[in-house]
Amino acid sequence: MARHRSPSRTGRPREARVDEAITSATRELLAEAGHHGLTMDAVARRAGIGKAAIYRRYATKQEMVLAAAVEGTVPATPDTGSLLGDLTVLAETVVARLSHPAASNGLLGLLGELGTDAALAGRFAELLIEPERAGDELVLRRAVDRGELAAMPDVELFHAVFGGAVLSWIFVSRLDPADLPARLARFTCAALRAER
Amino acid sequence: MARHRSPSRTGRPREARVDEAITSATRELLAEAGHHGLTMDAVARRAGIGKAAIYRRYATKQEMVLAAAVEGTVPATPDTGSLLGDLTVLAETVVARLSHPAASNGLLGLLGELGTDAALAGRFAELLIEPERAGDELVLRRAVDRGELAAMPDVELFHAVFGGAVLSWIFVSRLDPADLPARLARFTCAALRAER
Amino acid sequence: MARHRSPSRTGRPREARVDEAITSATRELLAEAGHHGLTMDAVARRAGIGKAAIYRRYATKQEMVLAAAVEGTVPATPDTGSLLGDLTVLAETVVARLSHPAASNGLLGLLGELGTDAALAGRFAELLIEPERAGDELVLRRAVDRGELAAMPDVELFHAVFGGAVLSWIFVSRLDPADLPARLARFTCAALRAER
Amino acid sequence: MARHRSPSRTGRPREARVDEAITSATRELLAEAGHHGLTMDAVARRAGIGKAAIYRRYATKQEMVLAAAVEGTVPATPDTGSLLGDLTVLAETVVARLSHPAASNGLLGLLGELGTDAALAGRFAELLIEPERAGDELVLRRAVDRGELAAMPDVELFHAVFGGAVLSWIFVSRLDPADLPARLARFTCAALRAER
DNA sequence: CATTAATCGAGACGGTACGTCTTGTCTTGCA
DNA sequence: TGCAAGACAAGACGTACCGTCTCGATTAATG
Repeated sequence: MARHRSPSRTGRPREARVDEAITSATRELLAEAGHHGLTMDAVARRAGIGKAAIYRRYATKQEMVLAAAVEGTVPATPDTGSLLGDLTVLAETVVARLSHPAASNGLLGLLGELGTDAALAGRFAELLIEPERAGDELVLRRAVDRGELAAMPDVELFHAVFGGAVLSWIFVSRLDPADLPARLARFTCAALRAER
Repeated sequence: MARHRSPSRTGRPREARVDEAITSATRELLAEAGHHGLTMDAVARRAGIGKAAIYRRYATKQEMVLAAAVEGTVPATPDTGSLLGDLTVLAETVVARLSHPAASNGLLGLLGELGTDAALAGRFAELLIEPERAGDELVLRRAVDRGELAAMPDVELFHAVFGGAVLSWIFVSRLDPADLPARLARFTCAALRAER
Repeated sequence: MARHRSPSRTGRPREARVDEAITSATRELLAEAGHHGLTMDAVARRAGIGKAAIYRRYATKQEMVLAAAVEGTVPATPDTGSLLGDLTVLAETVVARLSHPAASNGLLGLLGELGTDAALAGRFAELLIEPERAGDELVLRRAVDRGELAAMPDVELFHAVFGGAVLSWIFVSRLDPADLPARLARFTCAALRAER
Repeated sequence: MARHRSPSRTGRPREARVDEAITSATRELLAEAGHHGLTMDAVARRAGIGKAAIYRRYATKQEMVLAAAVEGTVPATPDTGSLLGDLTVLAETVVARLSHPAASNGLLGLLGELGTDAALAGRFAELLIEPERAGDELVLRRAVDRGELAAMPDVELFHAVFGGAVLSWIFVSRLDPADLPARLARFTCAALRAER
């Protein structure tokens, strides 16, 4: 994560303990009290640090949330041997990620700011969208290589459909995501195969 | 829209002019300055009313945004004669709706609060999700009746995929939605037809 | 009391019940909650009337308080046969008046506004100061006629000393006024007699 | 002046500049616009500070006014060599103090709240009444020592008479205080001498 | 070892939004 | 017209939050 100001070489070095405390406190507060309960003072108090220590690392609250709730949350999807299997695992991963209160509250809180903060939107794309898209591409490329798909599908559309469906299911419709992965994987798999 | 306190029968009746002014000012400010620039004082000033007139109608800022940016924005989808046609029109409608700055800024701002405000989530479902789902069901029912689909598909999943894809495309990936309706309609249509 | 707008001759006549209810409610609220708890809405609610009925009678809150807490509270001082006796009775009267919570809270609340509201100051003088001064003059004149005083003293100074002492004793120093009348009467009587 | 929350030992210390700015702005606004024009926002704006800086120091608006308009306004009375001289100077001092618009508007505004706010009344007594009473006692003691008075008079009554007379003259009767000091000193001196 | 420079916790700072309250006016329907 | 009820515009109240700054005390690396 790009820092507000990168640490200088001279003087007292930054304490890793503080980095960790900020991230933990942010996650805890997001999980407990949501976007509304996440104040910089509360983070500092919970982390047992001063506010300056936060702003030395992150220029804004959004950057801090980004680092705590979004950064590094996209794992690689393992090769299960079939497209349907891969998609099921992928869906399970996305569901698991968005089901965690800290991640979801952080993510949704950020979404509302993206529209009026281009810099934030860029960082957001870099940390979340790009890794996700790359993972999706890998999964689809494997299916093509296996011969399950005739041609490389529209990755961007696939990403929007797949991620968007989970987002909508959990946050907009607020339904139980228990059997969503299986259903979504089957639905999407059918669409991909049908594309000539 | 359910009010903060429902107007009593006696005394001076509420002025429709004020309702209208609040809604207009909210939409304008959302469009111009986004979620961040939408302050209650600004709404009151722009609407030429007092803040009490707002709080007499809406218990919270979120309720006000809900009424101004979400309520009554879901139109019926006309029958184009084919599933693909219907889905294209439906996608165009959703895209048009989410492309309007007032609606999108309002909607995204609300999304972040839904996780920790059950009452708001209920109102949100009632005003947005339910009408959308009902419209989706109608479109799919027509396709079944036409014989385009063998059985009634999973409406909930369809709604999540369709709406979620647009949401993700526009707000998460932040891509140009120009040719999204056609691509999304074709993709979804294929999946629905493939379902046994 | 001069009204905000004098009642017109035509139409429905004003109800005396309403006048009485306003005055009573004002006095009760002043006594119970002081100047701070006296709001126009509270008076209207307690009196079981509409706010318009109050503003039809009094142009401002201050006028209402003036009418309820100040007007007509200055009784004549009976002739006890001696200056000391008269002064004692006069002091007892003033103490009694200022000891009533409604009157005192009303009076003190008004005092704070007099400095920046000339119209109110005029009404205040007319309703309270003038009657008091006239009463004082009568008492002193009687003492001159009796031969207790050689010449007519400075009535204005006497009024300020006498009323001000009680005011200061009760509200500024916040002492028990039980034996104030006797002490004040003796002190003032001595001063008046000593004046050559 | 006892603060809302006393400053802690750690952290950034409070700035004296801010204390001074609050007091000055309060005095200026009281003088210019009276009790009614003294709003917390106006004080903050005029002082060039945030409202939080005020509430960090004073729990309520009244406390702030107390500190700005009352605290430390009671000077010692110099020894003129005679009781009449001392009393004249004392009266002049009181008149001068109450003639200043900031002090008078602040003081009168507070008087109205004393009846229903015991804590405020206590602070008021501590900051204004006690110093005044102590000053009065000194003046009277000097007169006894000089032999002008046979015995120590009733200080409490004297204080009520002397201060109350000025209060009543200026604020209740609203008369010109130009020759009040001389008249009041002569009147009170006579009474004190006459006491056996 | 002594100096230097950035770190740390704590909390004050200016600015600003929040949701509530109050004042004096206005607008209903009923009497 | 008067009346009870209550909506209206304006704006102050006291609280909370953000991002910056200032204090005294630490803590490495450098001279």
